Amino acid sequence: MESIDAVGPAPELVSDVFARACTSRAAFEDVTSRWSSLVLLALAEGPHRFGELRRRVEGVSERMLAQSLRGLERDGLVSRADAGTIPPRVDYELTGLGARVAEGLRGLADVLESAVPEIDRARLDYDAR
Amino acid sequence: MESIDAVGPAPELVSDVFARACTSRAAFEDVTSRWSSLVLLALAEGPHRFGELRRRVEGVSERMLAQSLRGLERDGLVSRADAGTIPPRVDYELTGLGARVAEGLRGLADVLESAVPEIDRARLDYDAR
DNA sequence: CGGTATCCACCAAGATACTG
DNA sequence: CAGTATCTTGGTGGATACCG
Repeated sequence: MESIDAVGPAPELVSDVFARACTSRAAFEDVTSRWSSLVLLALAEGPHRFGELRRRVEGVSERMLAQSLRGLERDGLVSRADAGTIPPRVDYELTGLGARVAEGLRGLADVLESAVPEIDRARLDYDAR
Repeated sequence: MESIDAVGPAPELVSDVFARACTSRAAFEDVTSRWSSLVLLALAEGPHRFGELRRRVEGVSERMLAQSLRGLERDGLVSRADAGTIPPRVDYELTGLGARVAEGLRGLADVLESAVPEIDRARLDYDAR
């Protein structure tokens, strides 16, 4: 008889963003959460210090930035380097995984940025109904 | 003298997701909002009826699904086709722009789904500190 | 079936103040 | 500079009930 689930490389199909209990769903929600996505986008341009990120991501509060950074660090997307000096200096940068995620986010942002006129028109049409 | 801003295609650089007031930032937040992203992902697999979407996107309530669909329709990412029959039948599908956005989202989901072991390990490490 | 209306709980998130 | 602590509030979103 033929062997069932015999050889072949790793399944890969065990993860599913649609599944509530899957880690990928949680990570997906982290990554797409309001401030984390913009933080990843900012870090895609290179390492940033806390204050630099705060200025780059318009509108984020210190609290939310710190919280977002903790979450991204926990998921292994961002690494934190504390110089241990006074005054303090902490640099944040993307990990390899973080860079791959940020790349996807960048693609998304590019599509949206170039579609602004189209979106504005669609909204006008919709709101006029 | 050389002409400044003479020829070349459209600037394209006027839009910026980092800018609070930019349409692209708003659209980016819509697209990455909790349920809308999963709805787009589901619709990337083909047109769905309301109930099908509700089952496909685990955990979404009727209220949130309806609300997400309105938002996506308003941004011109999803089109709604009401058959006008009784019992009602309404089909949702991606527009051209919606398809491009969903493609980006799919890439993101793929990265995350394949990185589940890596993320799980990172979380374990982080929580153990 | 495909929604809308209403009520309510929680927490995301802003403001402010303070510290190593 | 890089955060944490505390307080407060508005909005997100769940549950339920109802309608065409």
